[in-house]
Amino acid sequence: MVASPSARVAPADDLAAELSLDRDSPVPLHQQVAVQLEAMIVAERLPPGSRLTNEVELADRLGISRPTVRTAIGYLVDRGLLVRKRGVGTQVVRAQLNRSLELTSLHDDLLHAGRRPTTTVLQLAETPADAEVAAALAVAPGAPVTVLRRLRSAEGRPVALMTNHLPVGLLPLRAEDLEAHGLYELLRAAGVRIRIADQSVGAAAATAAQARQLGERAGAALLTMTRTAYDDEGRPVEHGSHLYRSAYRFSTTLVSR
Amino acid sequence: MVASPSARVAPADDLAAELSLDRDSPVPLHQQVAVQLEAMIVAERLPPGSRLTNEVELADRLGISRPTVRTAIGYLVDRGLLVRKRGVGTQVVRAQLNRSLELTSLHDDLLHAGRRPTTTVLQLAETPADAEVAAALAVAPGAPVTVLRRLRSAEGRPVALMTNHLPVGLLPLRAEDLEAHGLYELLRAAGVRIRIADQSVGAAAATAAQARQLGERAGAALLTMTRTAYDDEGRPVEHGSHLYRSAYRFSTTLVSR
DNA sequence: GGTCAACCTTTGTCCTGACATACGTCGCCC
DNA sequence: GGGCGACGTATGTCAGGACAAAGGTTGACC
Repeated sequence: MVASPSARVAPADDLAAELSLDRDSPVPLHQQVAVQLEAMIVAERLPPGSRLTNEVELADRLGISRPTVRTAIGYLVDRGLLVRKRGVGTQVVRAQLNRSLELTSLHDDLLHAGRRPTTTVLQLAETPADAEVAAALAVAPGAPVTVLRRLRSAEGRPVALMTNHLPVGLLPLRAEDLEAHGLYELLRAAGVRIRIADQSVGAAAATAAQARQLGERAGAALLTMTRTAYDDEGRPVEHGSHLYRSAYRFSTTLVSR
Repeated sequence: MVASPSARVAPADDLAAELSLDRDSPVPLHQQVAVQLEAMIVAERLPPGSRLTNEVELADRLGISRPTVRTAIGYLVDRGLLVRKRGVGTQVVRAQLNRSLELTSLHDDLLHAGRRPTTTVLQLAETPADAEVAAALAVAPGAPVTVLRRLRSAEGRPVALMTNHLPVGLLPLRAEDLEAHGLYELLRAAGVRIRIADQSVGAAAATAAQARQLGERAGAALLTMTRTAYDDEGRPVEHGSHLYRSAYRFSTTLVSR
């Protein structure tokens, strides 16, 4: 292969030519444009600071209407990848950011980071809901809920101690599935679409029991996270209370509107 | 079979009648609709689970076009307040969530919670940037940056120890302003529009010095947060490294798409 | 009496077209 | 030579219409 001399700018002389659309696809045109643009941005095919072809011409060249182009671009603007300026144009944001997911799962995070997560199921049972769980899952106090306690490790070292509560009967949970897959993965596979989550992060000192399970010393600083996740319609799906060793950090990219 | 839990709540008899629009206002029509709908939702004038008037009729009754109604509703759907279902309608999400801001400032958080934040400026100077700060602010290592260290308290009790680095000359900072206002507030007032931030949260044990300033014991669990904020165009504006006492928690509402 | 197809409702997608408004630049005028 | 207004450019807002697809309901048929 020839060394890449053309790699430097002259970015997208012809942006439209690099986008391909399939009108017969079930995926909407604006989404096709958005995902391709996003790919070009993360690959720096569209480098930070570069300007996109203007909306009118882009629409023209792609054979689609301006509103369609606008919704595609608007989606990326909302996610902080692009900036629009009236009278100027649309540019790729300068910073290279985390681009971390809005709603993350520890299992996926570890996988994505190239580490190999393993899970030990410590408990999988039904118990009466205490006040906190009952409030979170919108059931009566004392009503039965599924409780799940897991120890998550990576490369054989403990990372997190996770306690989750779920409505009974939401999905059949088996320990063997939980040891091979993340909870959110199983939920998705069962057709549960998680859409919103309330999350709270804090710090706490490890109790003796917690320290033993996580391989820390009693009193060590731990990261605590509680999360209640809701589906499409706002029904509570899962309430979790997790403890992470302090080596682990939560990273997110926030966008304000 | 007994009535399902999805019992219909009586919807606003006439949603359109409760919305008022001002065509002469500089604020866009879709935004006028969105903020009024949002207000009705948080006030439970539109209770969780209730259905909105369908888009076509709503547009008709308001004397605006359907796309305008759709962008207003779409905004609220993106924020997790509403759910759309084809063939069914648009409903208010069932859960009452935190609705916390995407990008929060500790000062504003405390104010909003009805507490009275006070700030002591410990340091305000220029220093050469170390490697971490230089990378975050996109300046050369050793280049001068503004460094700012503050102790934030509420009701006289220390809450956080905050170290921030900013590009020199971004805005004139005076200790007296910093003791009366939050940093983000001052940035906004200086015309800096913060739009994106990369944030990472973890836990750590307090050093002796940190413990002394925060009124904790050495080794106490602290919440650590580092954040780099960017403006409109992705230029780094601020890099902060904060320590919070474990009584403080970060709460957010996450929405996935 | 139960099943399933037809139909209605409502959102999803996309189009064309128009005017408003902010930003940058260029050239005129002082 | 410098300030400033006119103009071009690109996004922002909005209208109105058309058809597609999905969910729910209803009614016919077996």
